Amino acid sequence: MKGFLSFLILWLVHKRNMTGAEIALELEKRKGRRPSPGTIYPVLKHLKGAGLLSIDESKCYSLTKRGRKELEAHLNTFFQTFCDIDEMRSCRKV
Amino acid sequence: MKGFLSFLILWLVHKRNMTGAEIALELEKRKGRRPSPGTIYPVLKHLKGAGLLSIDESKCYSLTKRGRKELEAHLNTFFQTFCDIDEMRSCRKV
DNA sequence: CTTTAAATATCGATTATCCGATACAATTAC
DNA sequence: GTAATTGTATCGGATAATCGATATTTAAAG
Repeated sequence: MKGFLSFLILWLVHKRNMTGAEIALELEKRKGRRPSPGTIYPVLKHLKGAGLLSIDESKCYSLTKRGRKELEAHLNTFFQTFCDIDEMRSCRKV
Repeated sequence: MKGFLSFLILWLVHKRNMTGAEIALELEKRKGRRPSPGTIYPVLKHLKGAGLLSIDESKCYSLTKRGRKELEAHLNTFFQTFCDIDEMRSCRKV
């Protein structure tokens, strides 16, 4: 299950181009806790280094073409891994 | 995103009591690759040590009461983290 | 302009996830 | 009942995810 943080970050940036701080805020909204700078910036650096994210002058990240491809692949494995996600959801609703 | 493998294993065992080998097979079905023994058994040991799983004479794992509580908590954070899962799904269907 | 505050970045340490190799145990096949 | 296979387990090493501390850069306030 390694690579899930990267996957989620790709997804967030896909929805809207964001700065590191905005990504951290969004992760806080979702996970209940703001990731520390030591979590977020190294991942962003790695993703940029891997050619999946690009960054503009105002430090705003966006997906590259490779990033979009990678996100697509991650989405496929995600839904295959959690193939019974509806069952998981209804289980929770009890 | 640490703890996702444990979460998935709790979910699988919740659906059906299983041995380590069965869990490995199910993970292969979902993720496309069978986890190596060096992945699966340490996690199982940890989960057992944390009182989330119990194991019977025939090495079949089942959830403890604490394991069920833990699974429930994980389910909640999972669906909060992936709150836009339907959007993710439809994005993939293009 | 300087001070303050916020965002970006790096560092060292810890835990989770992962592999392949090896070892040991239990089951199945002859 | 031994031999081969399968399942269980541990080990060492790698990478990802995480923190908190610190440092640096950038932006805002005064």
